[in-house]
Amino acid sequence: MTNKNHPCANCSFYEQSLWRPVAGANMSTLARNFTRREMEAGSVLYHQGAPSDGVYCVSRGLFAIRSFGPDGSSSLLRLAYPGELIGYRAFLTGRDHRTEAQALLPSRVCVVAQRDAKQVVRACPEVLTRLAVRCADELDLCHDRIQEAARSPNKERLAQLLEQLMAAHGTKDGRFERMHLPISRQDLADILGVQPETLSRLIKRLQSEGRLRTSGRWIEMPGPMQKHVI
Amino acid sequence: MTNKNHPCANCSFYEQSLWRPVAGANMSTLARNFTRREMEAGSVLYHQGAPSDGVYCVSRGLFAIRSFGPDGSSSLLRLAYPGELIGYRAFLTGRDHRTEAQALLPSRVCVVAQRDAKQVVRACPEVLTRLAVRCADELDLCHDRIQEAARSPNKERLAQLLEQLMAAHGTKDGRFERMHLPISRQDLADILGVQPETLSRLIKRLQSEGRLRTSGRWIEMPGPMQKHVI
DNA sequence: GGGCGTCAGTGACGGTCGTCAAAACCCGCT
DNA sequence: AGCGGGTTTTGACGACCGTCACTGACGCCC
Repeated sequence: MTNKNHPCANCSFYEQSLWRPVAGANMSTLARNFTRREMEAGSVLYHQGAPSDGVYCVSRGLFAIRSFGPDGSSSLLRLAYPGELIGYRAFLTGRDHRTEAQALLPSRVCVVAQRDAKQVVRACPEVLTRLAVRCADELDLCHDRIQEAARSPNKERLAQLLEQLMAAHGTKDGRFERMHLPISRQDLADILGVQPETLSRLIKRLQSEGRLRTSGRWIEMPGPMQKHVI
Repeated sequence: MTNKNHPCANCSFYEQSLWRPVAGANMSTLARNFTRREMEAGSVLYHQGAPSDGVYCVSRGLFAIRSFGPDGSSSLLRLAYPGELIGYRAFLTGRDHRTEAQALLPSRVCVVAQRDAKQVVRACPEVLTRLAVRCADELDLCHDRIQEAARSPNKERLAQLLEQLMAAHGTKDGRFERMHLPISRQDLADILGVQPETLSRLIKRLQSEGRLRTSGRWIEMPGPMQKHVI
């Protein structure tokens, strides 16, 4: 039994959303008004240092979750695809955002929780459980990333990253267009933790091994697509 | 108003524990029996792959939270000091442990929640909030580590790591004995993500710069102590 | 004491990466 | 077409790190 009043009810990602198991809950206790929000590519949903303004569910598009160091350098911590939740860290802790969420494509988000976390937990503890589990999931991904960073060389990590990006945004023949998914060389380098010059050399090395082809804005890779993990 | 029946009630770390704000809760709904558990140095509280057996609060000693890759290589993900919670990830998600918790010193833990997470959230939602916040905190630390790994060179990270370890276990004059905090060279190298030989050279380089002295099993560092972050 | 295994340190070598600088490229504009 | 600003690529150099091999220190057992 789903709740037709919820903005996610018509999303194809509704099944993954926060709300499926709590369809009968009194929504008004969780957010003043459930709104969708359309975002242009490049616009920012919430900034680093801003106070929590709610939990969002990505229903269309793609978001980059970034963090900026005191010296202005940025790290791309993860990508948020449709069906994923963002903004829950600040919501759970009641502290300011430590990351910024920038739309990489024209995107749409649903506001799934807006009121104070303490009100939410009273009104619907199951929602808090879901948020906590999602937080634990992201922790797992971070642990994986820390481990992999110490082990596999950057060349392999680049190959995996490109496979993942193409699995999400490549066409059926395994071609991945950077301009349609506006990730710059700098962004790719950030993800891998290397400099853009090094990234250029990594790509070249993969090309020379026949594991990757580039033609203009396209990157082509052979092999099967994989599930996304950043 | 504190609950004198709780095993943490007599710990000096009680104030930091999960239980202070919910002292009036009906404890029996959260765990069958609140027990302390004494651990020898080197023994393992929970193994990777084991099902969740509860949430623990470290009340004495020190734990290493490790993860093992499929090839047997290990990463030291973090250290858990007295007052910190461990085991909550498996508890929150209901899935198996992805890490193992090994006592590095003779240690004592309090079992702070043992029943199914769904029962806990019904009995005392505030506890779930605390666990979720703690999970978000660890996520922050992981993000910091990912960012720092990409930025600062290993030499600086080693200097910071030694400062942190000495802040926790060094004597007042800034001497840090490895044998009293049984962290091998391999462990230190794991934390930094380098090989033991490289670690040896890093230490040597810090020595040559006058930023560190070693005499036998001791490592001595000048400068002020810092708060622990792994 | 002698042998043995484990761990820590040292040296040599090659590969990788960061940094700087310059060239090449892309794109919008006039 | 020509120009200017940004991004990407390439080259050269040095620093850093992983790997392998070897040595030395230490503890343990016979």
